[in-house]
Amino acid sequence: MAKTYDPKKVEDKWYSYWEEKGFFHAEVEKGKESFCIVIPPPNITGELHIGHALDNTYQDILVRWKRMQGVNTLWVPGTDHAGIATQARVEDHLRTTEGKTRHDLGRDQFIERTWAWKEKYGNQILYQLKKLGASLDWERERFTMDEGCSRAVRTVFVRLFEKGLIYQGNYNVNWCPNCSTTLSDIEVEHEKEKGKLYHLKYPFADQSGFIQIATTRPETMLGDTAVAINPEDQRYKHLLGKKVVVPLVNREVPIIADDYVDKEFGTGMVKVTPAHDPNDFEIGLRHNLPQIQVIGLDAKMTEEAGPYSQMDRYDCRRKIVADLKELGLLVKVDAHEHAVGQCYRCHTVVEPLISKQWFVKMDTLTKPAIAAVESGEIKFVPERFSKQYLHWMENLRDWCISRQLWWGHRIPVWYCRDCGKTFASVEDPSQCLQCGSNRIEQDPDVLDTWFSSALWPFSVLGWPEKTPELEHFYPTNVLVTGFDIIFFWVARMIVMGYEFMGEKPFGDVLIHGLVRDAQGRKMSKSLGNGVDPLDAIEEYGADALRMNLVIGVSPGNDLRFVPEKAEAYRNFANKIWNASRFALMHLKDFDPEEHSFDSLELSTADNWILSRYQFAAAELTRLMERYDMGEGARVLYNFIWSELCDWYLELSKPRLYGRRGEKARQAAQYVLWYVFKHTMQLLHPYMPFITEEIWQSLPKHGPSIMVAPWPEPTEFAAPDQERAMEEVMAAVTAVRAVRSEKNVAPGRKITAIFQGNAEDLGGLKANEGDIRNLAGIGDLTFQEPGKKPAKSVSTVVGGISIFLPLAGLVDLKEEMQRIKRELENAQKELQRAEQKLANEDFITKAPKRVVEKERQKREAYSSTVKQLLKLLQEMQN
RNA sequence: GGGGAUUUAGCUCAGCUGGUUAGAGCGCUACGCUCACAUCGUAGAGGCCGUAGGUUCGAGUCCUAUAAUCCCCA
Repeated sequence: MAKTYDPKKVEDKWYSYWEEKGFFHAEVEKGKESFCIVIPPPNITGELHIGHALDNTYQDILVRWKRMQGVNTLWVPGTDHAGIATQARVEDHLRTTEGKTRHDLGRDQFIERTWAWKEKYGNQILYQLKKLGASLDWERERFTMDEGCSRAVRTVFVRLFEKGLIYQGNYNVNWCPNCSTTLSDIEVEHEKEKGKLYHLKYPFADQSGFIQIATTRPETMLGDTAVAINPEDQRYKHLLGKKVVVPLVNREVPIIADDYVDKEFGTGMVKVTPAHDPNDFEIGLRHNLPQIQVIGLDAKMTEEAGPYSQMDRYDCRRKIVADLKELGLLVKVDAHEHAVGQCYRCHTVVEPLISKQWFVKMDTLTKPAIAAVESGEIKFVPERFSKQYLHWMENLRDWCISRQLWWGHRIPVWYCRDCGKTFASVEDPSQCLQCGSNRIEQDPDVLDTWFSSALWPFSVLGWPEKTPELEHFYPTNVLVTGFDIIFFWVARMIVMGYEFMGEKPFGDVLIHGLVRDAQGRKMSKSLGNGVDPLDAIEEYGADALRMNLVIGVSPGNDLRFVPEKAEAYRNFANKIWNASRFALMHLKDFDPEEHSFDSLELSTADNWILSRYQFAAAELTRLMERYDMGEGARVLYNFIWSELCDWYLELSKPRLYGRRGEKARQAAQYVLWYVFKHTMQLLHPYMPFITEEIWQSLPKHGPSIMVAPWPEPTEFAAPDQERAMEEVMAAVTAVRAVRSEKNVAPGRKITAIFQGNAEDLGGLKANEGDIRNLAGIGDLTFQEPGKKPAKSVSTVVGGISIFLPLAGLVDLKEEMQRIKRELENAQKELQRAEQKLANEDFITKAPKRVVEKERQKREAYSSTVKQLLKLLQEMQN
């Protein structure tokens, strides 16, 4: 075995082994408890980034843990067709390689090309997850546009359509001029921008003067159809009903009153452009105002804009401002910060436009989805995210689902050119449902990508068919995702789950944060600060990367990717590797079948490590159950490094080397084997590769650690032996500290005298050999309390005084100072305990356990203080 | 404008239902290649737990206010 752990030698080997053996695959096992996770499907355009690694590590930990518990566990892989992003990518590709646009190819051919592109690149991202160790059931891989998912989409559409919950209407929607499609409200990001507030003069129609209005978008004035004031505004009330003339287009428009107008904003008078502002649109509906579209789909001014027609919207703004200035109608321009809507894909400023689109009516659909989270039927972890969810759900507007794209699920609606009927159908119809005419046309638009992902938890399990998978694995158990798609995805899955399955899609939603770079910045392509998980795996190993991503991270919080931390867990893997080299070396001739705990004589150290192991197992299981994988990892790390390696392996050496007889050796072997094997099993969900490699080498193993049983914590406890061991460790540490301070060469055996009463010395005497071995003591004497041996260095642990005769190294003054320091510390602690115990309220109100602990502390420190004082006195004489 | 998060050792972070002598990794100091491991070991230095109040026998942990940084929504 190599001295250093090399992940590359084992990772691919075990992954293929697992896959070949079919350990990732789950069949429905009726009557058995099930556990199911559906993967958040990565976009086919995406590249695997560190965020995917984080998300999938969490899922893999949960899935591996449940599988080991013997639960019927399924983790479903898949990808998302990502409408806008994929179409843009393929169009780009087309332009750069062939100099063509999608229109040159035509719809059918373009879609064909996109499928080809998807086949070539689309699944790579999923397969990259294999490198991470993700135990996905590859036999069940899905795609949001595969046959089954497409059928689910159509079925959902048709049912909602027939229920009247999907409708078509002319409304003010968000239009991205760059992507050439509408967007739903959440696909628009509001970025604060330093803009300008223009104060303009509009003359009265009767030429009796001017009013002043304030606007951030003067170019839209060409489409103004009213000026509005607040009905409560005393300053302007008398103007109601009067008419003003919109400059440049010379249109007469009325002055109206509407509650929407904020008296405090600008001049308290606003222009109303129903065609280009969502709020103005609403005002327009209330007052029956005409809608005049002056900006087109290409973000250029339309014919309606008269002389400004064909100008870009921003050029037009500048021109209009200049023209108004010339006319003396520009009063002033103030600096003004306001939120500007941008497309979440390309960050182009979105243009509000009136357009005929398809919508999902949300108000009735959201009711069960809101109730589910309010009642705790669905739980967010951490809980705080449920507040965000509820707030959003309760203020939801109807969902615009049509997109002017070619790549996606085409809206299953047909229009009859003869009778004018509009109808939806799951199957492609050949004739009109109403009049039988074959002159029918399908709606050209496709659905919002998120429409199909909303169905993911049941569409991947076979819906609308009533499959055994659906019956058995739905509702799924937990959804693991980042906080950034709670609204886009999580909320909509909950809505659709209740509507179509009559049940929640998942019980828990585990939310994690973002992986940032070492400086805490968001990783981005433009900054070039992204960490490629495949590089990280190459450099540190998959197990180390996984640990790095989850350990010491509290749920829901962001974390930074710091190379030093990755190194730390590579080192951890190496530590485990070397501990196993040690273990295997001593287990060569060992067969666990020949022994049992009952037949062996266990030492204090054995009992101690077994007890510590049980504690770690119990802690870990408890933490996993609350999705606290970060703390769980820490528990394992500390147990393995600080207890198992630092102490137990050292303590077991003399016995394993046979220095304490064959019986002692066998006991040590058995405990080493038992603890090591089970610890590997506990660690397996976190570090699947190295644990499998080691586990396979240990005596008496099954086909794979993946399917080994999860070690259930037992009631094993040995509190007395644990305490005895702690005393041994404290004594060893105390002696080592003195040695270190006095620069005693590590190899040099020293003489030591332990003084104390029989009770205090008992546990130490019983483990004399271990103390001598670990503290480098040759000659060790136990004595009744007595005089300080001459020319010795001393220290006190609990009720024991330890003397190390170190001729030539003893400086009396220095010694006294050290003892004084120890004394001060002990006195401080003693005082603290005494104060607490002197407090009546503490005795009566604090739990017994706490009071008892405080009493023990007082005893220990008071005896330490006594010893130290005695020492000091002797030194002074 | 509304909501939320963060603030703990030089750096990056844990600390679960209030009871620890406040922890880890990295970095730092000293010593050590002792037969699992120098990707290591042993010992050590380093923290008025953002600030001010409050609740409590007891607060890093709960409440109120406040500052700074960040996120979401409008």
